[in-house]
Order: sequence, then C-alpha cells, then structure tokens
Amino acid sequence: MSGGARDPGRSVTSRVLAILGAFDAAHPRLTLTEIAGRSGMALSTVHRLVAELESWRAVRRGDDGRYRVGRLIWELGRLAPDPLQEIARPWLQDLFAGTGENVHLAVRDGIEVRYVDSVYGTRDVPIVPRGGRLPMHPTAAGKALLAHEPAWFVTSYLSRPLERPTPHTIVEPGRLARDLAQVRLRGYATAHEEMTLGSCSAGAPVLVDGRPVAAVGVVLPSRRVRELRRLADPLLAAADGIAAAYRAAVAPP
Amino acid sequence: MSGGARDPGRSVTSRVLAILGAFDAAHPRLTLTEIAGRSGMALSTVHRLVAELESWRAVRRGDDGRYRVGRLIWELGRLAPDPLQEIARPWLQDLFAGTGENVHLAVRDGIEVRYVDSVYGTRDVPIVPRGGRLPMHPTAAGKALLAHEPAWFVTSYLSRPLERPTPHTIVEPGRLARDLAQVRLRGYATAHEEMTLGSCSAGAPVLVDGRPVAAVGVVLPSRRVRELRRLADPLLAAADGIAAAYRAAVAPP
DNA sequence: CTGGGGCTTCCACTGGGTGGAAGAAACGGC
DNA sequence: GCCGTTTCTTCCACCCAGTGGAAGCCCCAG
Repeated sequence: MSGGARDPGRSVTSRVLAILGAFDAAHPRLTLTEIAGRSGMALSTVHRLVAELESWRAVRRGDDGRYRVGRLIWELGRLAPDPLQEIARPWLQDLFAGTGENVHLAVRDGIEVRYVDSVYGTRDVPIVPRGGRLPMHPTAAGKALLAHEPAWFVTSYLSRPLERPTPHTIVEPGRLARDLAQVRLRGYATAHEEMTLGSCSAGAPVLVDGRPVAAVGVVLPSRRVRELRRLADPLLAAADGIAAAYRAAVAPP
Repeated sequence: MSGGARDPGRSVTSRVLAILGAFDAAHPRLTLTEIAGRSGMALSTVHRLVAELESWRAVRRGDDGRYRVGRLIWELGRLAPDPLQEIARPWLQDLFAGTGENVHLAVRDGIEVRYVDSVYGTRDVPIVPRGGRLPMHPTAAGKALLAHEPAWFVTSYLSRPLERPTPHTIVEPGRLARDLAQVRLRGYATAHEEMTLGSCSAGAPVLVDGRPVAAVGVVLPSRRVRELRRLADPLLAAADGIAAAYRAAVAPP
C-alpha cells in the first residue's frame, strides 16, 4: 500500500487478520472504534476494511450496530480439525516422559469412550489402538468422563444392563454411582481389572467450562496397583494443563 | 496494490478472502497450485499471501504439504452464532404464510426439546415461549427429533419413567418405540393432546447428514386434528428446505 | 539421466492503500 | 428541546507495498 501509512511494513493481510483477531471469547461483539483500538489501526482504515469483510460475510453487523464474526468464518471454522489432539500431545509426551508409563487421551463417543491418542513405551500392558472404543464404566478414562456428564446422561447410562468384561467390572448402578461421586471428589478415576484382567488404570477428566472435553489415562500391570496413587498428581496436572490450553485456544487473550 | 496486476480493481482483502474461500467441505485440503487455480490468482501471489496467512495460523500446512484451515479461523468460527435460526426463519415465515398456522423451530437440549423460534398469528392455541423447554416424548417436534437420534440415545430415553402431562401422553416404551418407527417411516411426527389438552401438533425433523439438527412444528386446536394431514406436505417441504440451506452453509459450493 | 509438476525466489513496474481531517448521525445529560 | 460527546462516514493528496512473469529449485517417476 501506501499513503501516509504511519506504520509502513505492515501488510494488508496482517491488517485484515488483526481485525479478525480483535474478536475473541471475551469480545465477540465489537464496535468499529473498538476494533480500531484493539488492532491499533486508524479508524478510517478499519472502516474500509471492515466494510469489505462484511461484503464477504467474514464479519456481520448486528442490529445493535456492533460487528460479530460472520458466516464465512463460521463455515471455514468447521473445516479446521479440532485441535484437541494437537493441544494435548505435548502434555501426553511430558506425562509419559515423567512417569515412564503408557498414557492415552480419550473422548466420549455416544455411550462409549474412544481412545484418540496415546504415547507408550515397551511396558507390557495391553494398548487400546488409536480410534479403539470401549464401554465407559469399566475404564478409568470412561469413568472420568462419565462422572462429569450431565445428570440425565449418567442416570440413563446407569439405568440399563451394563456389560461385564471381567468379574471385577462394577455393574451395580448404586455402586457405580458411588464410584462416580468419588471420582468427582478425588478428581480422577481408577479401574482395577475392570476391563482387562492383569491391568489397572487411572484417568482424569479434561474439564473446560465444566464440560468433560476429554480424559487422560495411565495404564499399569495389576501387580503395580499401588503405584497408581503416585501417578495421580502428574495425571491431574496433565489434565488441567490440557484444559487450560484448550480453553485458551477457544478463548484467546 | 500495483505491479503488473492483471486484474486491477481487486483489493488485497478480496484476495485474502478468496484464498480462504478456496477451502470448502469438498476441498478441505489444498495445494498451493490448487488454491491459485480456485481463487484465480497468480501462483506467486498466492504463495506470498498464504505464507503470511500461515504465520498468523489462519491456514496451516499439513504433513502432506497441503494446506488446511488453521486454528485462528477455528477459534474465530466458534465466536460466530450458529446460523441455524437465521437460515430457518424464511422457511418458518413461508410456512406460516402458506398455512396460517402457528409454526415453530425446536432443537434438542439434553433430553428435552427447546423451542428456539416461532412465527404465529392470532390462532388460539398455546404458544411455547422462545427458549421454552419441554420433554421430548409428548411433543411432535420432540418425537421428530427423538426418532432420528442414535439407537443408544433412544433406548436410554425410553428406559426411564416418562413424564405424563396429560392422560393422552404415550409413556409405554413399546408403544412409543412403535410411534417413533412410524415417524421415521412417514417423515413426520404428530401429537394429539399429549402435552396440552386442547391442542395437537405435527413436527418434521431437519436432517443434515442423517443428524436431526432441528425440527419444525405446527400447532392446531384439537378440534381441527383432521387438518394435520393437510399440513404434512408443507411441513416436510419446510424441514427439507432448511436442511438443504443448512447443509449448504456448512458445505459451500 | 531426463522430464515434469509443484514450490520458491527475484524484481521492475505501478495503481490500490493509507490515515488525518472534516462532516454527518446517533446518543445522552440536563 | 438544546447542546456537547461519541461514533460513524466520506474525502483525498501522497506514495510504497503488492503484483505476476520468469527463472531456479527440489523431488519423484519413468
């Protein structure tokens, strides 16, 4: 460009993105003046660029005269992969590095847990393959998620016959409900040979705005059950770290 | 700009948006050359702009060398209100204009239906206020939605004691399941004084990729039950119209 | 070794971009 | 209803950032 550009060296592209970047979770509706202030540009420049963005429906002017993010961006946003996994990976790596145990990341899929990522060494415990799905109540990650689902979901989950992959699986609604209450209290769930004989695990929920977005888990051979306690702190730290990072991604500074 | 611009009159802003607009549901991953082709710009221009977009994380280069929509856009997309209501309104208006009956739009919220919009005249049937919530099984819109939820959801919904606001409410799991099968077959649901004595209704699901995104409904006073049949066609047309428009919004041309 | 497709870099040329300022419109206090 | 304040819109002289053709690079398949 040119003109009396007070700030030469700044590209038009960066200006356009600065305008879009002025919107965040804390400021989803902005006036022209606010956009100018937040993006550090002259009001008239913002005025012109915003008008063009509006004609492309990248932003939209509401009835209140304020601008919001528009439909074009909404549509494009759906094309981007959910960054959950990407955000979580470093924490999984750290957790694995710090403990040496097999760790994984899981999300709820209907009434099952889906294991979406894992970091593991050579420990001899069974690994659920990526994308693998299991019922929720016999797994630590599943219980961590279930414990934080809305009451109606938990109630309806408990009010049906539950699978029992091992004799240790908890299938009595009352006992399972008490277990879940315990999970909410402690902050993490455990499972002792409830899914597979020979291994136990712990799982902590990744809570974003109270919603269980995912769960982080560790698996150990049963003979080392006692060590689960030791793993609780790093596990919770990882889960909270992921939650904070995810929250930050959804609501940038 | 300037230079040998083959296409003077085109602003930088429009170029940036044309690049982003090159991505759609059918083309979520694009090479540089493809972006250039789809946006009608010189490769070198695209190269430079895309590099800058990447530095802002508006796009992102995958391991395969192709570009995808980036995190910035993903984050911004979450700030835009879901255009469902906006998309549906014209169809609701048309439906109301064509039938003269009170019509509404509803979505599922947990295990209830939430009425998010309505268009109504002076007909003397009770109106559910915007944002109002009701159980799913006694309402036509609720049954339209429920009928297309995944099996696990329906099963668990049916396997608990169901509220019975009127003596006509269907609460027997078997009968309700048969009713839902019927809904899937006919394409729309009906409710005869199942929620409120004195009024009946019909509801059709808005199906996008098989998912019940919303439901459109009409309410009549009970004495005019017979007219529900007559309303089925326009109702289904509206639901399909909304589905097509919503689908188009999620996956632009 | 050669051809080709996709990506990257370079650079002479130029017209689209800039922001201060003035004017219009909407708002709010009295 | 009047007037000061805030926000938005329009205008325009100035000029540098943007453009795209072309040449070079890299990798892979034949």
